[in-house]
Amino acid sequence: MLPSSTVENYLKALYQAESSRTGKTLVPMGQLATAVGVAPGTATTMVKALAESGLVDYEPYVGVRLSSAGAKLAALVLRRHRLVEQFLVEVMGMSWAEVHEDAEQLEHVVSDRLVERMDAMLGHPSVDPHGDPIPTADGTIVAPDYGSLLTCPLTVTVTVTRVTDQDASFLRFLEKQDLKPGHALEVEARDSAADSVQLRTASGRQITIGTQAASKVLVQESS
Amino acid sequence: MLPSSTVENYLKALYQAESSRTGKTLVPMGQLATAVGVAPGTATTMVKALAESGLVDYEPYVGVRLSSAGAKLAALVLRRHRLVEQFLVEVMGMSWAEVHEDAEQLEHVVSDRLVERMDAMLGHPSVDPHGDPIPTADGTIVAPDYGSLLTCPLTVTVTVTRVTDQDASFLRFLEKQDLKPGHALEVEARDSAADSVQLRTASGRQITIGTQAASKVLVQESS
DNA sequence: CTTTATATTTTGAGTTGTCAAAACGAAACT
DNA sequence: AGTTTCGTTTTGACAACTCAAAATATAAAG
Ligand SMILES: [Mn+2]
Ligand SMILES: [Mn+2]
Ligand SMILES: [Mn+2]
Ligand SMILES: [Mn+2]
Repeated sequence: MLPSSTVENYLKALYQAESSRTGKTLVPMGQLATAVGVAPGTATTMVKALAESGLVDYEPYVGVRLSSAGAKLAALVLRRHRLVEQFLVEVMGMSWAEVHEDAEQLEHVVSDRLVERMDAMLGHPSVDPHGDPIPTADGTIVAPDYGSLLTCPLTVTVTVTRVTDQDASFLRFLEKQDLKPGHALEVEARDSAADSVQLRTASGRQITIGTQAASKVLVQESS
Repeated sequence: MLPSSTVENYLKALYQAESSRTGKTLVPMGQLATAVGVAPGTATTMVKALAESGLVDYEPYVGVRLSSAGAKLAALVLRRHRLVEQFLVEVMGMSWAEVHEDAEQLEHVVSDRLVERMDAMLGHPSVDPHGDPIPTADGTIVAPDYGSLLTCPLTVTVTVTRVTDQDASFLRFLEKQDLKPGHALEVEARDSAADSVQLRTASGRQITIGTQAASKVLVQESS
């Protein structure tokens, strides 16, 4: 039985929750419920069904984790989502700020045929417009472990590699400030009292953003 | 409330059932149920709900017909379906024989934004790869009323304009025989005893097909 | 005008996914 | 330990969609 859109959404949310988590701790129910956008009790019910199908491991009152079968399925959903986003930007000329919602629906219906065609047309990209890594067709994912504007070294040129937030207005803001993946900049200073980070772009412009925002912009030291 | 995929499928099936029907007779339940692929009782239940929502007019034991609101919605589903098919063929390079299944899913999730972008990218096509007319964004549809290989004049050059069957193997057959929309040919003879129609393509090749098949190939006299 | 055949509707039940609110377990405070 | 707090699970209910099979209406045939 092929997974429903609902099941795919739970697995994908779980995959992403596990990724943004230190160690191999289980994901607590509440977090999963929030991520999926559902009441806590609903998540419990669903997770029990997923455990029954062997897609997750579930420990009552502790949390839940993807099984290897579940992880593979989740990676394939993520592959579809990200290839669709890359396609919508590169081929359809849509903005990186507005493709997420479309991909959120399309990820459940694009056929393997269509996905592989998009992949080929795009030249087998390794990342999507937000820098998120695109899993391969067999469910393998290579996710370099970048630092953020909060953790990278100061006064050193870095390149934006990934943005871990899909909020359209945030993405539009980054675009306007030349902070899309690929752009170079350096972190001039951090002020924990002011809760801010001061940046200077390649063009010399200076920008100050909050630490919450800074933590969502991942970078790599320019080589 | 936006219509579910299920509702969209019922409306679309009804629209198509009405089109292939002489006069403004109501569509009988059984036919709708078959078209949607559901048990008769299921169709009855659904149609009552649709009537409640004002999308159809329902006369028990007689049949059902789209209201103007229902017809408009159906036309928009058809627009999405057909634009997607055209897109998959023209942009993605897929075969006209295999796009229907993909479109059947995509028609329910492509956003207005995406649809209009595809439409623009395709140069606002008036028909899809099968010659089916593409409704405009306001739900208007212009469907010229073509004859078929069964009804067109004999020994006169005609051009294929439309194929009213989505079966992949039938479409592959037509393609191999140069009977895709746009190709010219003439009907040499019809043999009602043999239940067959004899054609000659522009390249001079002679083909004999059954009347069932012939009725599904619509043509226009070449001007 | 009856009887029979056919199409349609009703009924009863099941599946999937959801919520609100009550019950409960584990952990944190006093 | 006793108690409050917080997250989690259970319970009861509901919405959307579906089927099989019984009941019924309509149409056709005798
Ligand atoms: Mn996304
Ligand atoms: Mn992305
Ligand atoms: Mn089609
Ligand atoms: Mn078509």
